Parts: sequence; structure tokens; C-alpha cells
Amino acid sequence: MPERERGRRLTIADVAKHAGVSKGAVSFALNGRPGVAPATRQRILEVAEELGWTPSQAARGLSVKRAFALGLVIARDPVLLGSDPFFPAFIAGVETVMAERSHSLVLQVVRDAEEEAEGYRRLARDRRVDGVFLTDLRRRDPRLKLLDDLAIPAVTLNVPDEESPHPAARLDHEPGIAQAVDHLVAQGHTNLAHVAGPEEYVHGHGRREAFQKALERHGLPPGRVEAADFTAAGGREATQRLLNTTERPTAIVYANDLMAIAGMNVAQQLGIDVPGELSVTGYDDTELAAHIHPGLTTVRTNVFAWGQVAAHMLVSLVEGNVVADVELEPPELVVRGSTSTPSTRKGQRT
Amino acid sequence: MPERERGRRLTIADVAKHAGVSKGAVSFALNGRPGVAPATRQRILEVAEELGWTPSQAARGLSVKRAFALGLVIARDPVLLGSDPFFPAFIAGVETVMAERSHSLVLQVVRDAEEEAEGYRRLARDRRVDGVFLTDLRRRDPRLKLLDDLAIPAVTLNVPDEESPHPAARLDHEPGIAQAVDHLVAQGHTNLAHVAGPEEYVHGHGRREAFQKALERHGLPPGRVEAADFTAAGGREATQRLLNTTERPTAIVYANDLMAIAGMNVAQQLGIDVPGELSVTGYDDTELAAHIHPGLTTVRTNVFAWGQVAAHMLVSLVEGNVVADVELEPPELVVRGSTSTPSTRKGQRT
DNA sequence: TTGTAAGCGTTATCAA
DNA sequence: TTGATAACGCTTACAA
Repeated sequence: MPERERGRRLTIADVAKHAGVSKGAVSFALNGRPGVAPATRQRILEVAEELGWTPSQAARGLSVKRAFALGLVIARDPVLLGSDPFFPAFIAGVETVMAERSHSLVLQVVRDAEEEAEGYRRLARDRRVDGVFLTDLRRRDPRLKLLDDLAIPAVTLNVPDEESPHPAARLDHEPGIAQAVDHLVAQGHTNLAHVAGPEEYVHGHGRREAFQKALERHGLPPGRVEAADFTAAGGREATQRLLNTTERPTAIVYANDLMAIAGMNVAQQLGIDVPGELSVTGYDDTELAAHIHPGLTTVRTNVFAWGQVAAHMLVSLVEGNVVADVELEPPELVVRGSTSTPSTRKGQRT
Repeated sequence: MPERERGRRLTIADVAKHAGVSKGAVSFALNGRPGVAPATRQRILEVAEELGWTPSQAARGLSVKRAFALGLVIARDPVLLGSDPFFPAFIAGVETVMAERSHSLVLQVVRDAEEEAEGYRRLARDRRVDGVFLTDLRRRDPRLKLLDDLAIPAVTLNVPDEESPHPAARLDHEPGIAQAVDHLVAQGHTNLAHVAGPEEYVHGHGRREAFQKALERHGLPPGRVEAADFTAAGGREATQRLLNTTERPTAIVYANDLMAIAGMNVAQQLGIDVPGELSVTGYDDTELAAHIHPGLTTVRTNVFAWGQVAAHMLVSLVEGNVVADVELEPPELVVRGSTSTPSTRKGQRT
């Protein structure tokens, strides 16, 4: 027998030898399965603890055909991604449940849809992950079929616009936008506009629909909608288009904070007082929202909880359980200084 | 022989059988090693391609004792993390080099230093990663020793303040801050202040030092420094403290954009014209910087490239090579509307 | 140049 | 209840 090298990795065999049992017994003891006497189990666990041994995930995975990892592929321009508060909070939430189950998160950041598909394929082929999160759902999202073909379990964030075999962690946009509109209407606004996210995204589209639906509920005619792309630049331009009209709105509901902040700046730059002549609302409640002037009235969602729920679902799913959709608490409107009663509109035809 | 199940995973044995060779030959062919005839190699690769087979990373890893994954542990309040443009861009950069080498990135987001240490320990114990990135370096960072104890290869982002066994991917703060100060001094400012990040961070401390050093270089007395924490709230408060003095500065150099934007808003709220009565500069060049009014003069760093370089270094390191520090291109000052010649200072004693 | 067989560190199976 | 022993899918000596 070769002399044991000093730096050699500790294996289950070492633990077994020290405890005077077989490898199988150690495995059983560690995984808390019946078939090992309480006293023996206790001793085994003590030895493992003492030696500081933990099973190798690679070996474990090879045996049980699991990776003990979940995947997240993010397709977005890195620059834009940097100003999106969603992912960090989501990942942090995911993390809390994965950590306690010794799972880990494999992350990929790619630039476009093509690379994205390739990313999922790689994850599946290499058996790097047991399941994936599907975020930034698009309308008629091709990834639904792709993941089905790859036979890789998935949980979607919110509900796809077509039949989906994957369970969804739902946090509806509708109530948030509805609250924003309600708030503005209650203050006396009747001429509202919406700066929307891209129509191709389920959430972009959904918030737009929610906006119109809310107006309709109040008996107001459809509001003007300017399509944008969730970027500051896009929000800026959309706002300029909205404000360069004779019958300009007294309130703008933005699909996210970034566009709202950029838009608010445009208005101020044009000499339009916020909220005196123009009320604005955002969506996300980013950190800056509370610290600009005036503070941004916006919709706060619990993204952290969303991550936790989605992770729970996905872990359960990959363990072979049937998982139903889970609905999260509706978002909450945070009222700050950017919204108020519409003024006498002295500036309307400026 | 049992009938082959339909959904069974493709293995190297299948490829070997189809190609009429041994498993070993397939392995050699795939990993591009000598010892297999060109024609045979060609045939093997074709069969693999045709069957769509890729080696299982778990099995491969078990054999070669590698995880083919790199780790990143981020310790930060998720809320704050959401407004930090650094990580997404960094990760995107890392990703580009990992993808082409079939490595993957394991990410952990934790709340504090304690959880962070635990995260590294878990990663090491489970052999989940072959190496880690060390970001957000702190002064006298205890992780340096921890990683050394865990015997896990690491690359640090920038240079620790004490002896470090790990190679560093360097992107100095100094030139960026120096450029900002130079720019302001060139415009005639002599009373500059700095809103700093936390002293405990190497970059917080470093930018502060760089600020004073730049003033000294211009023969100016040390500037006033207000400590903050990189958050909008912190930037806001620090700015208030700076502006509530009789001899208030004509220019403020912020350690990041978030604080700068919040600070600019404070000034405007107090009726102080930016840049007329107060010039401000940021650091990061976040998306919003270009889309607020006035546009924020700020320091742009190529974080994406930083990620690429760090990933290259770490991959090389875990492959057993000796890796030297690498220095990235210095950051660049982006001049926008928030800086200008100091006015006659009519508002000084307001 | 090719095939055979022995690891890698688990879990699972099956006698004892 | 226990302890060999065989997978798991790959890499890699070593033999042919």
C-alpha cells in the first residue's frame, strides 16, 4: 500500500475506516436513511465531523445523476443589466434556499437570444444543472419548447402567453400598475400616458395592458402609450415625444424606474414642474427612487421573495415532485413626491 | 444485456461503439491528444457530433479532480447590489472566456462577511469550484488567509493592502480620480471636496487617497472628505453636510455615480445650480449618468474587460500555471454637463 | 496506433 | 443491520 499523501483529499473510505464501518454505512448515516443502528450512526457522524469530511459533489452527482445545481441564463446587454435591480435581488433570494440544501447556482450572462439558447444547450448537455429558471419571458417564447426538448426542468417567472409545461412563480404586474393608475386618478388626473417596455416581453406587454385596463375601469378613454425599451435613453426619448404634444398628459406611468427617472429629468429640463405640471410613477423602487428630487412614486415588488419561491419550486421539481404555480404577494405602491393633484395647467401650451 | 432505455443518457461508450473504437480512443480524440490516427480521430469526432454527445462534466471532474467551474461570492445587501453596475458587467466579461472553455460560473450572493466566509468554505469543501474571484477587497482582508488555508486558487481584483499570495487583475482607481481632479482644477476650481466610499474597502480608501494626492500634485491644500457608503442615501447625507458650511466647495468628486446623482439632486433641491455653483463628478459611468440633467461627468472603467482578464488569469492559475499580475487600461474621464468653470459664487453664503 | 483495465468518490444492490 | 461489490461516465496508465 502506497504511503498516504499528506494533501490527499479525504474520502468516504477514510471516514469508514476511522469509524470501523463500511462505506455504505457512512453513506446511509450521512443521508439519514434507515438501515444503520442509532449508535453506529452517531459515531459515524462524529467521525465525519471530526475529520471535516463532506461528500464530493462530483462523485455524488455521478452516482445519482444529479448536478445539485440550478442554472440561470441572463440574456441582456451587460450595460443595461447593470442598472437593473432585478437580478441581484432575485439571485440573493434564490441563494438563501439553495445554500441550505447544498445546491449551487450556475450563472450565465449572454448578449442575445441566440447565445442564450446555446447557453441552455450547454448547461443541459454538460449536465451542469438539474433545472433552470426562465426569466424575462418573451411572448411566444421559443425557450419553452427548447427546454422541453432538452428535457430540462424549469420554473418560469410569471406565466407565459401560451400553454406551458413548466410551473410558474407568479408576481403579477397588473396590481402594481393598477395601483399607480388608481392613485393618479384619485388625485384628479384624467389624461394619463404610459411609457412601456418592449412589447415582445411578457412583462412589457403585460404592464401596458394593465395600464389600459385600469383606465377603462375608471371609465377613462385609452391612454397614449409610447413604446420604449426599459433603458434610460429610451425613457428619455419616449418622454420627449409625449411632452411635445399640444394635449400633453398630466401624468405618466412608466414601466420601470430607470425610464421614469430619465423622463422626470427631461420634463424638468423642459421647465415642466414635477409634480406640479406633471406627475410621474415608476416601477421597481430602485434605490435612487427615494433619493432624487422629487422622490419617485413607484411600485415596489418583493423580488427577493420571488427568488426564494422560484428556487423552492425548482428544487422540488428536479426532485421529481409535481409542482403547481405559486402566486406571490401583490406589489405595493410607494407614494413619494413625484405625484400630486394636477395644477391649473398653465404650461399646457408652452 | 438489458434493452437500452430510450431516454438514457448518451455516454462515451456509445460513441466508441458507433465509431468502432475503444472508450480511450474517444477520450483521446476529443481532448486532442496524440496517440490516435488522424483518420480515426476524424471519424470519432464526426460520430460524436452526429450523436450530439458531450462529456459529462461530473464524470470528467471526478476523474481529473477538477470542477471546471469558478466561483464568485458577493457579500452585499441585495438592495444595494441592485444599483451597482459592477457585477453584471464583470460577470459578463468573465462569462465570455469561461464559455469557450466549457467552464461555468458558480455564484453566491450573501449578506455579510460571516456568510461570505461560509460561502467560500462550502465551495471549497464540496469541490464545487477550482478557483475563486476575490472582489470588493477590504483592507487587511481576512479572506486572503482563508483562501490560502482552504488551498483554493484565487485572483484578486486589484491589489490587497498587504502581502498576498494571489495574482491581481489591476485596474487602478488613481488615474480616474486624478483625471477628475485635473479636469476640475483646469476649470479653475480650488475648493474641492470628496464624498468617499467606506474606508474599510480598498477601493473606497484608494479613491480617497487618490483625491488628496491629486490635489497635492496641483499644490492645493488637502480637500474636505466626507465618508459615505456608496449608497444614494449616504451620498445624500454627505452632500448635505458639505453644503451646509459657509465655505462650501465649488466642486465635489464622488466615489461613485449613485452618490453623485443623489448628491446632485440635493444641491438642486437646495437651489444650488449645477454646474453653475457646484460641479460634480461621479465614478462608474452608470447608464443614468448620461440621461439626467445635467449629464454627469464621470469616470468610465472597462469592467467587462476586467472580467475577461480576471477569468483568463484564474483559469490559467487553476491549470497550474504561474500567473503574474495584469494591469488593465486606465479608466477614462467622460465629461458631461455637471462640471464647469466656477461662477462668481453669488450663492456662497445663502 | 489501439484496446484493456484501473481508478476517481459516491450511491445502490444484494447477499450474509 | 451490515459489508462487499457493482454501477455512474470519464481519464489515463499500461499492455498489446
